[in-house]
Amino acid sequence: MGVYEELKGRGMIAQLTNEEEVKDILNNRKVKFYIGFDPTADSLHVGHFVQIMVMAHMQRAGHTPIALFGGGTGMIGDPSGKTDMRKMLTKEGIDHNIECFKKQMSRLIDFSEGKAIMVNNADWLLDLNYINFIREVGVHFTVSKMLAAECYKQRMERGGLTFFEMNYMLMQSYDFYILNQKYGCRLELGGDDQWSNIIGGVELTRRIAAKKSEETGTPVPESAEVYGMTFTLLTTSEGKKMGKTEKGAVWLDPEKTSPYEFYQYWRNVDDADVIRCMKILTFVPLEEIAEYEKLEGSELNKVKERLAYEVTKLIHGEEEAEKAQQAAKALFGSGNDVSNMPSADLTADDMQDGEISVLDILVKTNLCPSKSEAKRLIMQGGVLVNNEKVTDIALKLTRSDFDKNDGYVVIKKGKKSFLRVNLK
RNA sequence: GGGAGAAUUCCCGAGUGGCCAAAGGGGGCAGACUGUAAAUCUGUUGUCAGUGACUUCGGUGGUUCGAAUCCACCUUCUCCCA
Repeated sequence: MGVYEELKGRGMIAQLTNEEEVKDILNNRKVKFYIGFDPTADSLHVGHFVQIMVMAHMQRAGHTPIALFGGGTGMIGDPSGKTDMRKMLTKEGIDHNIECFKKQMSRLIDFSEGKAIMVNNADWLLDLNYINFIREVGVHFTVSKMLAAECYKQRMERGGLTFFEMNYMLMQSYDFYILNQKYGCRLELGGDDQWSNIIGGVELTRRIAAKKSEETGTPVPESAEVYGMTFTLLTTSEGKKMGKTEKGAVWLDPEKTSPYEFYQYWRNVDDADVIRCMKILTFVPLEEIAEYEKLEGSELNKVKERLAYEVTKLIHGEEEAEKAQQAAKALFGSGNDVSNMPSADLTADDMQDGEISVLDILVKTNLCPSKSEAKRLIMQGGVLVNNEKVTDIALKLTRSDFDKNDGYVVIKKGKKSFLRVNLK
């Protein structure tokens, strides 16, 4: 089975510029392809995960990924899929973000010599000469055509599309052209929201090549035959973007989203979404997934467990995945192993007169943002200390409450948030 | 360049002098039910030393016993005309 079928089978492919041609080069040749990443934050999140998986699949199939960081385009902000204009970033911020991205990607992509390429489009965009750019690139774009693109249309209707943002498409298209020239890159990949930007790049590259061949009288080289492909966005069965929680995005950075939280996010996906996630976000072979697909009802919990484990393993490594799984089993199952449970430390300074109220613990450990909320929670019966429901909002714990239990208590908030609170 | 309007709590959105910590919806959180799912039902949703006090309706001043609400200036955004 070729990598094309693999991706297709996993339901990752959304649109293609030329299906037959792309299929051919994916399965029968080695190409360089590129995916762009906007360095808008200092960590990748689940939304990027799909792209990374595609890169990994492609790399395993022998193709060469070019990870393009939008150091230059990041200074504009892509209007695609956004209803408001993105805020602009400083150059330093962007550089820092790029460093973070690199680190995280290296886990799944082999960036050793010749295996993959990393580029920053700031290298060629920042020094562009406006007049030249308009003459070389601008002439190939029609405003009416651009406005027909859904992303611009929406912004138009809301009245906020600036000329500034419209340039985004030109710049991204130019990226592809440059990569084609410099590295012989022949395929641009991206999320489905990038479709219009991608065809922009494909058309630009083709047109410039056609113009050149016309001028010089030489045939269009094969290297200028370029294609685009998009992947399905990772959405829930209800069409919402996945990877967003109320606390914000689910990050790949363990500092921002702990491996345990990360694991739990996948453990808790909707029944309807498990199989799709499994296909897109893991390397579990399709035949195996086909078996899982037969399961129904509560049986799906097995699939969710596998999904959570596999995905956590990919991002945080086997050890962390194991720990997260153990912790989850201890909390939700019958196990008593508290060693891997998320924990927080309190010190004697947090105690007053040798005791501390449950309220204070909840706030200090960030289980609750405020005391009012902590009170509400207790009044509604949502707090358990060492598995006993707290009924008194003024309940205090003394040092001996910790000492008699090896120096910790387990605080449970609702059904899914647990914390082992250690007293130091 | 000229004119008109808008800014409210996590989001949308009501409120046009006291009854406003501010309707309603969404979202969130918790409880029940369950499978760590979904759906449904119930409660809750500014903060704190909680029969009360304090902070919040774009910003700064002002009028008033009293301002989200009235006035002035400023900021930002939108719409219409060029």
